[in-house]
Amino acid sequence: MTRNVLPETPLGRPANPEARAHRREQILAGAQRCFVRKGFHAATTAEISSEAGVSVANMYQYFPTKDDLIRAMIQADLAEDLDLVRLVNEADTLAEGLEKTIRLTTAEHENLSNLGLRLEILAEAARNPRIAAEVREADAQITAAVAEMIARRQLAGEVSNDIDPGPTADLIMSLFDGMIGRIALAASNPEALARAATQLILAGLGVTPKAAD
Amino acid sequence: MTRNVLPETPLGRPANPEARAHRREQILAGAQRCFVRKGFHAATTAEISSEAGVSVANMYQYFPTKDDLIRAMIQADLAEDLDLVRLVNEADTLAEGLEKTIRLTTAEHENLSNLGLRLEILAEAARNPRIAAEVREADAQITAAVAEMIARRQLAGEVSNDIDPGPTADLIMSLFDGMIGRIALAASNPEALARAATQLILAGLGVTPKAAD
Amino acid sequence: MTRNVLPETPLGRPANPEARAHRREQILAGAQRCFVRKGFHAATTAEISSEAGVSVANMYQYFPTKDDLIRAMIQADLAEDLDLVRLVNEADTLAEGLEKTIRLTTAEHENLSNLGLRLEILAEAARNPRIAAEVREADAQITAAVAEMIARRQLAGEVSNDIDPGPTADLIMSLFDGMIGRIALAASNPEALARAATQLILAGLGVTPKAAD
Amino acid sequence: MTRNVLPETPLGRPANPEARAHRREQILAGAQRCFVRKGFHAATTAEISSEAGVSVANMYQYFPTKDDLIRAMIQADLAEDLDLVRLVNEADTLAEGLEKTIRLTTAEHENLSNLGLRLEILAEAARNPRIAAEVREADAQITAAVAEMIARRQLAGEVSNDIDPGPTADLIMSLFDGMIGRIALAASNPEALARAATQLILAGLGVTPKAAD
DNA sequence: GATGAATGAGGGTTCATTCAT
DNA sequence: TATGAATGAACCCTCATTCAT
Repeated sequence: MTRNVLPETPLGRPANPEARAHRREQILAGAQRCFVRKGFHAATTAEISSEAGVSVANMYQYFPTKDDLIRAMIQADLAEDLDLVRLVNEADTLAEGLEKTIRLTTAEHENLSNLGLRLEILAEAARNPRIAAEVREADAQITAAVAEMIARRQLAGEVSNDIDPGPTADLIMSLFDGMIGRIALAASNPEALARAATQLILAGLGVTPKAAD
Repeated sequence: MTRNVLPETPLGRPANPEARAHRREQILAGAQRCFVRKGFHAATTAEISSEAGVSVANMYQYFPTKDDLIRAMIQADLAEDLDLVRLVNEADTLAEGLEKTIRLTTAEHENLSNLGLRLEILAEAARNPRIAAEVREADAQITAAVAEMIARRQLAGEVSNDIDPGPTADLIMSLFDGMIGRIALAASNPEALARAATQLILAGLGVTPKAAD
Repeated sequence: MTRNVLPETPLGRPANPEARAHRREQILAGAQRCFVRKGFHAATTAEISSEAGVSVANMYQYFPTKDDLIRAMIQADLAEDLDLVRLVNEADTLAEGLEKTIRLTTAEHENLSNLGLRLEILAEAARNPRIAAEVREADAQITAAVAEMIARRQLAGEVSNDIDPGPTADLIMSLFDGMIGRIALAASNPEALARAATQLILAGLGVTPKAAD
Repeated sequence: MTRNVLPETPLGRPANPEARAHRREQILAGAQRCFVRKGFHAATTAEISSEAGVSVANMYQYFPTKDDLIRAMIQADLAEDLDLVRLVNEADTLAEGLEKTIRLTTAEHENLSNLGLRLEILAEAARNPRIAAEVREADAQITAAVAEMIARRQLAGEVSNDIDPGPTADLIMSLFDGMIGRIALAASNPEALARAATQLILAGLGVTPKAAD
């Protein structure tokens, strides 16, 4: 990757893209911790850079604005969610896939603390149209993946043909978002909620217990 | 304007309590508009008081701190939600009650703009324990009411006895919260989502279409 | 001035325009001292407000921007210059008027320190078009007054009819500006310079020593 | 690009002095453009180095401080002015010399933009004593040269013996500085001003039109 | 009670400058 | 030498809050 294709005299310190990328991640990680703890607006740049182990001025060479930092963070978070869907899509049966997703979402999402971030992102999107657009786009991808999964299960006879994959996927997304909120709030017991959710969705999809077995 | 309805209240109480209550509402209303628009932390006291048509200093005589204002606002919002549940509890059939709630939540909640506030509240609760406790308490009441409604429908033979009212109520609350988020984000079509939600919940509860009819 | 024309209930602390105007002047005075000492861009808002005996935040209630402060200061300075011209215009003979102006400009202009401000203003005008326009406008008024004065002296036979009042007034303004610069620099002796300037201008205008006497 | 013209200089001198001098000029040229555009204090080192096509760190190897850069720039500018005087001193008649100087100063000074720099320098000198001293020194040389020229013309009978060369030279310098300011401000027409200036000075010096011819 | 005026404590951002390669 | 990366110290401005009328 650092092959010298052109043997031109470098004349000065060569740029190191890998180090830059690494530091970028480092800053984003620190920012995430701060944002989870304080929210986007209450977290200060000084706090973030300190948490990331970087000087404030240096942080500004990677993210020219606090807003840029927020947006980059949101993008990274959405990308993570997309990864999650990909995992789920590879499950053998719907029940198995559902369970996996719900478990990953509600339980193992890095000690639950990140759940608050999803709320923060949604709240921010509710007033910042630019961010709303970005969140919508990522959500659309996830929802489409879920819808496609449902359709596939219909072809496999696993899911009732009566239901419409699109709105149902939308609904499942809603359920997940809502569960995240309640778990973050500590208003619900994650495991019980997860179990009930699996049952509700399977019933709603018209999945025969045998097929799910 | 400052009509003295009760020129002389006994007990040495300083001034007209009705006027005070009215002004309090006036400030809360202005604050709500600002919070919806900007969020709790980005909305400034100057902005809020201006929106409410009150001087900043005056506002501080009603809410000694911006935080107090936020908390009062949240309380008012939660109280509204509790009112909603009371309405629902009076419905005849489960299907009817559900439809009504969903409609009220997703469609008529004052031109949707207030939906963002619910997100803001949840996000704030995710980091402020004091607010989390308040939200949890209100949520507990609502969830209990929903659970009770389910139990009543089980007795009436309308709902399958296989399901557990508590977790299911929790789940329904999750679904509602999530729907609010997605509608606020404009990621979903409210009507389609509401229809799918009704169907999902009824199916999940084991309500036979005939009974719901 | 604070007559109560409308006996409406004031409802709150009444605004006091005189106090405001006074504080405005106070800030401008402090700003002037700082600008003279450091220049527009090197003077900080903290410095200025401290010099003016005002808090930074309070200063910002009078001048919403440092730029606004600079512009107001320039306007005040230009207004002072216009006052100067008015005085001169009332002199009996040209020689007397000239001497007076030169004296006022080079010697008594508040311990010379303000001279640097004129340079600062011109330098700023050289790059800020908005300020350039304001300075030009004030200069145009002054120059026109000088030209008019010359024309009057021509009619009185005091000044040769060979010269053109407009460009000559321009020239005299140039001379004054230049003298200010050199005196501020301490490159010239003010009195000697003033004497030579008077002589040069009178000679240049074709004023016969007898007439000037 | 970094051609080694002299691969081995004796005396252990580190590197090509010509290249250094050239780069120095390159930086000064970039700095001048920035200073003209923004002023000494508003121009940033990043801007300057970028305009000069050099990295910031590299610039610091030529000018260890922004202040050094400013001073070097001022020195270069003053040196240019001294060159100008030398040209003028070689003129045959006073009128011719004057005209030439005025023309060079007001018209051909590199598209007028540099005029602002003179103001910037004077303004800076008005507060920075070190720079004031440097400017004064250069001005003294120029003024002396002008005074000497006047004295020579007096011996030649071209100029009235009534005038005192020293203060008069000072005055002429003032006039020039002032004209520069007004032209930079676009408050005066350069040609008209130049013509009037020539006429005024000649008249002030008691030069008979015939003698000037 | 209600308003205008005032302020200390940051907040985001920039900048001259240095370090590392 | 020359460039990329990093940083401490401000700087302008704002905000929640208090004081004075």
